[in-house]
Amino acid sequence: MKQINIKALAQELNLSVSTISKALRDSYEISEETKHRVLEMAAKLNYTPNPYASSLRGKKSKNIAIVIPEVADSFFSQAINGIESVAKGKGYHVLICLTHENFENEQAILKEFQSGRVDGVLMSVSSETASGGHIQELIAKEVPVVFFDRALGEVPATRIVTDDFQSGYKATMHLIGQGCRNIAFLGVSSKLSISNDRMAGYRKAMEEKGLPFREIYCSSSPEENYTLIKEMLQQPDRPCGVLASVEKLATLVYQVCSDLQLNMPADVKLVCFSNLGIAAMLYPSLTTVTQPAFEMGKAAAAALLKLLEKKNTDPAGLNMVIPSELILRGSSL
Amino acid sequence: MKQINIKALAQELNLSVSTISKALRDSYEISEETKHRVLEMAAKLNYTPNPYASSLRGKKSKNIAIVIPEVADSFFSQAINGIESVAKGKGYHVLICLTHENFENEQAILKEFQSGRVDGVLMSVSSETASGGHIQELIAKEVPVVFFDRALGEVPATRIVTDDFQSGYKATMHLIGQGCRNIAFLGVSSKLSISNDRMAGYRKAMEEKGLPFREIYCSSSPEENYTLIKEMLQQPDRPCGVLASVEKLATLVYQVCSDLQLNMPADVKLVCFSNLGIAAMLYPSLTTVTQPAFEMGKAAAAALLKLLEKKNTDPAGLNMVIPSELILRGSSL
DNA sequence: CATTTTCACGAAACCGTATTCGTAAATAAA
DNA sequence: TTTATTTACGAATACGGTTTCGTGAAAATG
Repeated sequence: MKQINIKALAQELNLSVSTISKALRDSYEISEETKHRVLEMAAKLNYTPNPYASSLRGKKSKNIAIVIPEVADSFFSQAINGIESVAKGKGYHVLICLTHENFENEQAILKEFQSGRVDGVLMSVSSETASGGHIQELIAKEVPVVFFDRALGEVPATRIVTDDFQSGYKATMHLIGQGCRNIAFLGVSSKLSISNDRMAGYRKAMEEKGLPFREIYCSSSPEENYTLIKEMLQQPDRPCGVLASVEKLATLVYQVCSDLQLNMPADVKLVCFSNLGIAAMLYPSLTTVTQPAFEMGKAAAAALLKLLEKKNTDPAGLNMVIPSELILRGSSL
Repeated sequence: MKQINIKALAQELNLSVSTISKALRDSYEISEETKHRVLEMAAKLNYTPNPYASSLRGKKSKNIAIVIPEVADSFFSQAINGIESVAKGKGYHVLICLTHENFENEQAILKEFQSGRVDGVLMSVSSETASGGHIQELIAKEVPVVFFDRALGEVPATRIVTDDFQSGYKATMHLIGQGCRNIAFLGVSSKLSISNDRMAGYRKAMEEKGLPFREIYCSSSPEENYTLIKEMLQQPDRPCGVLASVEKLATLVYQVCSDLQLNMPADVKLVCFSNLGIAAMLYPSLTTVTQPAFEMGKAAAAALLKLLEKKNTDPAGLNMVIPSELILRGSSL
């Protein structure tokens, strides 16, 4: 890289390096005229400041990280857009880091962040994440963390979530209202907040109606999950209603039903937590609990930036619960 | 951040800063015993090197960027995974930057990269991108660029693409074979390589059969596109076959057909370039030209890393065309 | 007119790491 | 034993900005 730097600008203008730096940062110490000359020359020479130099000196990187399990999920891809929209407005760059639902990956990523690579972190924990030591360590190094969607109970950080419990309850009640008595809940992991909260809502509804629980934990392997769901739907007392806690599992239910020649919604009714835009075009169209993904992303980013601006803010004070919406479609009617 | 740095390690071990640095980088100048002691102490004190200092000094950031229009697209989200899998293996970090199909955004992002923030760039140009000055400028600063999927003809950079022309031809031939004579092509932009190549394939097929072209350029606004498609399908001579060049447009066709009470595939047959995992579960299931997204990502990343390792490689020599697959499903049968 | 204040700028230190160069001690070669 | 070489390390400088501190000149104040 043939990089134009401040020194080059200084020479060109017969000014000192410090004057250039101050002019570029709009310091009051520099006259308007000089500032103007500097800006003009910078534009002319196509000067771009070296972010590493300034981060090194300034101890601020103007980078924030999004740590999520994957991007191939409608919730996350929408949330990313929300986050980006506010980060960009405040001059922050966004790093997207993928854990692939793997705890070791998540640990390694956060460990890296201890170096000061990012000023703050937005995260949705992996389904394998059971303890928060790695997160606590990061917070101890004064890198603020904000959870969105998937939070970890033990860690005292800001959390922007949706009303998982109520949504789980409402969705289950809907299935019961449709005549289902045997309803299965497909969870992701016994460690995962969203899975547990949604399941708690499911349980409450089932309890109120005196119906038995039927809970299945899926893994992060689609093949295993396919088998799991297939076995479930092959049993003589197969459930007539299924509440899937994440998008990927719903897709598998469609597949299994097709392979087993089961009819949705006649044989099996399905409701899923999902933000799929094409839910309405599936066959049958998919009843979803649709989360405010974009808004949650915006809120999470806004909270993080607030923490970055004023150190002494109470993280819990920024907590937020944004409600989801149950959208009835063919798969459960 | 209370950061442990090399100086702290040096003090702790009664060694000089330079010795520590060399030991950490496994220099031949340092004895095995000392290296061992240093590594041990580094682990004990939880040392994480400051990436900014190292990038500033070393002129290498170990970062590569992915510049794409959006993440909420199955092709891109899969390609990201492919890229990440090879980058991670070589110790590179991945920055994902979104243009939202906007040329100004793309320009601003690349301009930023002139500062040395990343060592190289993988990109799929926005649909608005008509000229490549901003890309050329970056390459002139010795930041290698590799196109994947959407390339810009005028820029002499490595390109990893799929066989858009043949795929367009095959897809069109399939529709013709199904009895369609009035077939519309839904393009994205007259500037976009993939759109044009796919259209060229369409044209060749139509020409061969003596059928008239019918080409519609969509914008990046879903609302506008909805109207455009609706108008097309409301006309008395509405097409009985549609070839959509990107995923988003196919979704709209489903919507319009539903709103106009048109039956797929009886009234309208649809083929789309898409990597949607749930294409098979749509109603009707969607015939797709499925691209090797993951492989293209891997190939693109591998090419970029090769360019980063040996400066004197000929970019064009790394070009690659990976074929797509036409998967027949209900929407066109 | 003398003194204080403001203005506009420059010199130099600093951020944490990498690398070049120099060197004392240990070892090998003559 | 003398000289040449290797080994293992430290001092110093550089990377490109930012910031603190100092200062001469101009402007304001008394």
